Amino acid sequence: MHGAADRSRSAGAREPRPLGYRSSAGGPDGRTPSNDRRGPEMSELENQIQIRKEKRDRLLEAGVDPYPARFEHDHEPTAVHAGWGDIPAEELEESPIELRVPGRVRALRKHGKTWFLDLYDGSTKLQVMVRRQALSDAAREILEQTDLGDYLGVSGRLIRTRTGELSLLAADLEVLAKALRPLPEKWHGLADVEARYRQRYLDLLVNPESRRVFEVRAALVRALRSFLDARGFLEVETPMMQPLAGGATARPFVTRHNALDLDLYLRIAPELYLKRLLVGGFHRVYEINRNFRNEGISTRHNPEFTMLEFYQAYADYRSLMDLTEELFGHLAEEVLGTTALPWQGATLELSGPWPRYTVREAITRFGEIPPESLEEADEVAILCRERQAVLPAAVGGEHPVFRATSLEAWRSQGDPVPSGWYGHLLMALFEAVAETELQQPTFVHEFPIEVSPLAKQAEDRRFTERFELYVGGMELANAFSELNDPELQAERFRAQLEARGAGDDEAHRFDEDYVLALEHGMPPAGGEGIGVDRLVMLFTDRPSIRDVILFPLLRPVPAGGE
RNA sequence: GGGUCGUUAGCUCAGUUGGCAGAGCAGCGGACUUUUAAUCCGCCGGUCCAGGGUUCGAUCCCCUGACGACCCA
Repeated sequence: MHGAADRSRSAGAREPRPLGYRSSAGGPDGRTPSNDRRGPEMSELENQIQIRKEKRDRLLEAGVDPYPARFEHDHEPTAVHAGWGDIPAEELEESPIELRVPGRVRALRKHGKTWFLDLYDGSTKLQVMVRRQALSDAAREILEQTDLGDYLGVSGRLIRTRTGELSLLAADLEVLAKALRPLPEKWHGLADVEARYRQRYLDLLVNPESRRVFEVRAALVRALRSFLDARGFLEVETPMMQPLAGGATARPFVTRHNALDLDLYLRIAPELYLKRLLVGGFHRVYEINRNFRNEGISTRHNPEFTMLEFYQAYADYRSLMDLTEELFGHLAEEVLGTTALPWQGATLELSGPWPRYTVREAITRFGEIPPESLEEADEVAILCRERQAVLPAAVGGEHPVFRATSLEAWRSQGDPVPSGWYGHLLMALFEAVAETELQQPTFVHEFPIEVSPLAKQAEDRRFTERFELYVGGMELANAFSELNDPELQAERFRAQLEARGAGDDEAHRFDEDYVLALEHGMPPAGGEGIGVDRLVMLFTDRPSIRDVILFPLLRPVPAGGE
């Protein structure tokens, strides 16, 4: 941003730089920011930047390095409060405590000969009181050139002010970093949503709630790890660039390896690699990392997102439901200290056990559709049309069944709907009538085989031993008893290939190398994926995934902008 | 992909039935020796998102576009 081509990186803090070192007082000099539109008048922003550069130059002229490498310090503001927050004034008088404290100046109150600075370390402020007359000439010069946003190092002794606030009475000041641009106003914070995403550092600086989101995020990830580690799971890392993007229903991003002259895909899921590790004898493994899916962006979808996947040998999907209830209890306790979770004006109760409905039961219950209507593809197709379900890629939306006026009319004249559509239609109907109703934690299980090519079949062979967890109307977890019969797996892959040939470009690829691994024997196992971003949304009561991803994908600003 | 809304000073926001664009904070100058959204006095600051159209005149009305938010597909 600063484009400082002429910038020398010399100089210890002690040796004054030569005068004229990037003096900027003389008008256009090639170092002004790219949004400088030239012209004789400066914008307000340019004017403020200019003034700050002049202050920096005055520091340079006084032999002060505005960007020194080091500041020997004792504590940052948070630690100062932690250490001496309760100490009474008299004690500070009797046995003075001398400290050197660094921080960013966020407020400056000039009160005649006494100035007050608020020095921040990111979360906490330490007030600095400066009696200007008590400073050396050099320190006073630094004080004079200080702007909001600058980093300063202050040495002095702790006192309590008249109002009782623990403060550092400054004996000396050092510049640690000069800020050339003003920060957003502290009182209102940064409200512009776009600016908050594009310049997240400003959002974090001035909006404490935003900072908290990412602290909770870190705490959640930590709690996920501690839960799994305590149960003997091994954390691993598997490829994010894959020759074949498998393990999920999604379009991948393509990238290229030059030396190998090879197209690679950014992974859409780690699943098939983690299960190779089960074959390899790591019987409890997990990975927390990014997946990439080349699809639309919404309040619940970012093209790259973080997923936890874990696999446990000798477990099945039922044991994973129990484990998931335990996991959420652990998360709630570690991160929130309660299982009552505020979510968009309601309260979600995270303690289990949670209701367990089959997909068809959920449709029946929330869509008020009789169970006997969910047995055949034709009837489900008609219901999908009635309930305005979003049809997946696997289903041809042009099929005449979606123009039929009634089931009876359709049956009397129509060709049957392809039987392979049944599962896809059932899921579309589920999403239309049930998904948003599932606010309190709910397991939905028995997923159709057509949409579950990696899961073991259930007793009813049309379905699989698979569940998803819904909380707050969002799909949060997806798990199943892993299909470990290599020949059945090959069959399923072939069915996916057929679907792909029929136009479903999200269908799974045939992964021969994975089947090869299965042929060597994979233990029966349960596997589960948990969307970490959505988990964070839930735990921070944020309705948009962009609020819980530090740098969500946005269109680049057109040339010429900030 | 469609719809609705938004884009005005560094930040937060007003505003103009179409007639030279406003406030608070920030900035600059001044006063003030315990303030904390300090206060008080004065001052500077604008491509009103961009382009086109209508008009004597457009930040405002119309069209197109950019970016974003939300909803829907």
